[in-house]
Amino acid sequence: MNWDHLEYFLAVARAGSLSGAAKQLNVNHSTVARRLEKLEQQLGSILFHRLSNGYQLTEYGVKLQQQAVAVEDQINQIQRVFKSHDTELSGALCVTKPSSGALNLQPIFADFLHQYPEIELRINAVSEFTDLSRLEADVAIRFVERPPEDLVAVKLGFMPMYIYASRELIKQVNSQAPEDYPWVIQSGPKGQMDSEADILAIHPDTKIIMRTNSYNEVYEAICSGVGVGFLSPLRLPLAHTLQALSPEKLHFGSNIWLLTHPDLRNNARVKVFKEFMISRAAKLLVQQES
Amino acid sequence: MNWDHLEYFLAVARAGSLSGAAKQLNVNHSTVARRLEKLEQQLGSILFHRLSNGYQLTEYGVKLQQQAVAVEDQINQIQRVFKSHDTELSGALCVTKPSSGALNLQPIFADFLHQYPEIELRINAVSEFTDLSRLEADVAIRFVERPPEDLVAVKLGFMPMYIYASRELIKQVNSQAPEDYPWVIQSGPKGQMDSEADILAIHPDTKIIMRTNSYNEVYEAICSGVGVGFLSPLRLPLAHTLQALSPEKLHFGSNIWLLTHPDLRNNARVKVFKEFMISRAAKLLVQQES
DNA sequence: CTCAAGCTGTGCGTAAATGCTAGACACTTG
DNA sequence: CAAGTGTCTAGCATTTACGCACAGCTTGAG
Repeated sequence: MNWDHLEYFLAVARAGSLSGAAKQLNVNHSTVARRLEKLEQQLGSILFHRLSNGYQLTEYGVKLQQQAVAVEDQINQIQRVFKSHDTELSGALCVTKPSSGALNLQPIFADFLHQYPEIELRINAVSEFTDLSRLEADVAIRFVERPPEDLVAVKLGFMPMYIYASRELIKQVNSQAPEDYPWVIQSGPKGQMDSEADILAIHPDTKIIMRTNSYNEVYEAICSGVGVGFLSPLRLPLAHTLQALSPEKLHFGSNIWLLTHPDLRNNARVKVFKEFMISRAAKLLVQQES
Repeated sequence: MNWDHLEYFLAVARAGSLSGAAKQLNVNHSTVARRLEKLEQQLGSILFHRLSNGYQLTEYGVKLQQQAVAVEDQINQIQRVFKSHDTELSGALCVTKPSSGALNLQPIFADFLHQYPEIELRINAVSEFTDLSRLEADVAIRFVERPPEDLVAVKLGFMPMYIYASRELIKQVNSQAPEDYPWVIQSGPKGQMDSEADILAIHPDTKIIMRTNSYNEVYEAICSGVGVGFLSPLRLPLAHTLQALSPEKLHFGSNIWLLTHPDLRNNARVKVFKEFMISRAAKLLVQQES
């Protein structure tokens, strides 16, 4: 039995299709099909129903998935353990951060790269939370209230979100009360950065006229006078045509956490990156309890 | 990271050499060397010291072995689980039994094959205990006092061992007392079937003039008048030139156990083989408490 | 209904992994 | 000291697996 086949099986089980799995594995879909065929032959069981809308796990497939996940966990652990022994201050360092443009960390990254010229940063800006235990990233920067307990967490700071509107819109509406304006909201897939609930809790009859997954869209919409919405002054510079409403209301915003997997604590690149971020975050970010 | 590489790594760690591992894996030793190289490269650590007398685990190698064994256990479990779903009464069934020829099961095997003509028996007669959890065999028949607790055990019977000598030798020595004779002993590698301690406990000054790993050698030595030794009447027929001494002393001998892994309990071939062996053992073997 | 997009299955040329053989080296044995 | 055994390394032939391109099929939008 080929141990690799389990990895391919898991990818198909998760993706629900051959081509989806192939994309994840960076191979051709025909390779996935061939390996899956062999695995079924070796185990003597059909693992997937070949439906018109994709591959669906059979009864046996579900059983195998449970066990294959256990194997995968073990292998991920192996990789983490060996990665933690890595003392090289050169090579790749994978960082994941929210795709929301509310926080601009590039100035810090630039200085970091200057100080460690042999390290190659790979910034993965995604809206989903990447799985650190699966080594999808070495370091994660996330906007959450409380960090998950199984990860090593350092609070970099607090990202305040102010309510902005264009000066032109303010003149037009002639009010400083946010509830008098139409809203532009960034709503993430997992409720991440989802300020909608917060807003409605305070002003139940707030009129939300636009939802988007992109911070940039929010920014541009507000600049264009579509409505009001949350923007972060940490993403400099904000256009001068914008003006903040009720800037004293700082209970909107997120803690900024830097997360690493415990097993990677001793990895040299992770270590220096973490220390660098902490030292620089103190200067750049507003330190404030949420 | 290639999951297969772990299997190769484990084989080298266990065998202590490339060629030994290659033999276990049924591949060329150069393949093992190449895959090991890649694994070390991927993990960024040297896993073995290349010594003149073979491959020895480094500090990192030891760590990896512990984790790789966990992976292997998981994969073995997967294979067992799927094998247990096998309802086919055709194909291979691997049975391991002691290489000692003291117990002749071929008559039972012959009838079994006659009743299930589609099943192909693979009899592995070895002196070592094969590992059922690693699927080295589906069924094991062993001579032990008590079966291991993690396996499903059925006692097939008791194999009595009598002390025999050639009639010629008895005439020559002119005694019915075994301690008056030189002894021929079968001594296994793990103390298995090792009657030496038993004999010396009763007659400390017993003169052992020959040790051999093979029951056949014992048999032939006794036939040739070399000395006395234990023979089993279950291995028919014994030559007429032999005669038993003190046949009443039945405290020598072993229980005969049929062992299967719990996960394979539902495998159809294992099931019918087990039932067949139980029914036939009752007729063939002497049922007696040890 | 038509068309486009996406997914799966298949055949073929290429690339990678494997097996084989020979040679170098260390250690054991006579 | 020489012969013998077992081991690893290197180069080459072969087999195997892979990626690619195309065709058939389904789904969903216009």
